Amino acid sequence: MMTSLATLPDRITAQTRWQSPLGEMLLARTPAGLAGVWFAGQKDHPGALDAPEIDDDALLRSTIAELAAYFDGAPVAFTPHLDLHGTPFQRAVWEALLSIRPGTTSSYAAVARAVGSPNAVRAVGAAVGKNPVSVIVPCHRVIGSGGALTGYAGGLDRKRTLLKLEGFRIEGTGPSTTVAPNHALA
Amino acid sequence: MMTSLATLPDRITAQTRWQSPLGEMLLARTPAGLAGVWFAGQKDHPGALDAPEIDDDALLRSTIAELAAYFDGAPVAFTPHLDLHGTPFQRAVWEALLSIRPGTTSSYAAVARAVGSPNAVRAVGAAVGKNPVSVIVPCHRVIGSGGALTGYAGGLDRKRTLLKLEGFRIEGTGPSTTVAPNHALA
DNA sequence: AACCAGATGTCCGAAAACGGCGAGTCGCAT
DNA sequence: ATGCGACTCGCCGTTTTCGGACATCTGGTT
Repeated sequence: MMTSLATLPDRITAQTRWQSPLGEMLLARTPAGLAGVWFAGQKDHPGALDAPEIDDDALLRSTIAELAAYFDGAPVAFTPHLDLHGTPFQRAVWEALLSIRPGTTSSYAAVARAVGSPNAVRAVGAAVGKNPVSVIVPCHRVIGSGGALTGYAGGLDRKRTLLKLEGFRIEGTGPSTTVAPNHALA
Repeated sequence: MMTSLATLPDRITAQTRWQSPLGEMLLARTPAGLAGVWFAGQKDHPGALDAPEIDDDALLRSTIAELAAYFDGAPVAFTPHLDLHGTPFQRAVWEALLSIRPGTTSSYAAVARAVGSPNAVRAVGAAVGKNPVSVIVPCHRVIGSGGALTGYAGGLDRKRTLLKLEGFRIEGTGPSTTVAPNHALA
């Protein structure tokens, strides 16, 4: 039996770990660019990656630097080139996510409209859930149309924290409600 | 017209019957060694054997003793010398079966590889099905690659029972699935 | 010499199950 | 009347499962 991680490219050339304020993160790259960023224990975490652990890779180090600044609350625009592997639909969704600016949120329905499949709402949910590059591809900025958090591969707690970090005020503790400044992606 | 049972040697010198927990068994020998062990009513059962019924043959008696111990759940290594008659291919298959240890299973594909004909999967199935020495040549330890029981000359029920006896837990009732500890014959 | 059957295994396509949703309905409490 | 909440059902890409069609090899039969 094979569980195929389609969101993983064939050849990872370097990986490294970094202790973020939200727990250990694993970063991986290919020759083409940044391919993965995962929180420890998150859903679809690749686990033991068959690749050398390299701590001085330029791309990975700059990524970590930017992540560190982001977690410090600085207004960061992530610069690493991304190498995203997935189905055409997934890639379309992930690229749509990239246009949700910090401090704003979007909804699964809005993303669905953005990728040209207004009714593929749940499919968008599934695709968002398989985002291989946490934080940088801001899947945490997608919330339910009603304002509910609704889910996060790394756990709702982390999603809440990330959104707070971007200036949102969260109310409630479960899949609760967020008071958003403005919703991007009309 | 004669149907020749190639798996039977020309001269049986002694035969005897024994009541096993799984029904009556027929044992037969030649001057060279143990030549046949069949369950009552199994496929290819020789029926009325043209040989004297001898109840005090040393080889047959020791075989029965070992069988009895085996059915009692004891860890038995069968000692009788075997006199197997068949085509070269069949003999190769039967000898391969002998290296499948109790408590383990193998697949038809694995046996095919073991005898050097990786693609002769169905041929192996046919050969296994003509094993003249039930239980001792452990043809019951060969199951489908997918874990299905797939067949037994003595009936699937007996195969299930034998495997349970060796510590397997069987699930389902038809050609069902067996949860194997470890698969021999990589 | 040709043919067929068999205690398989692999591949491919179809079908069904599964989600990080959303809109609409219906009941209930204000 | 209004409003919130629980519930149902449709939506759609992905994944998993299931079933049928072949490939493949030997032994027995014609």
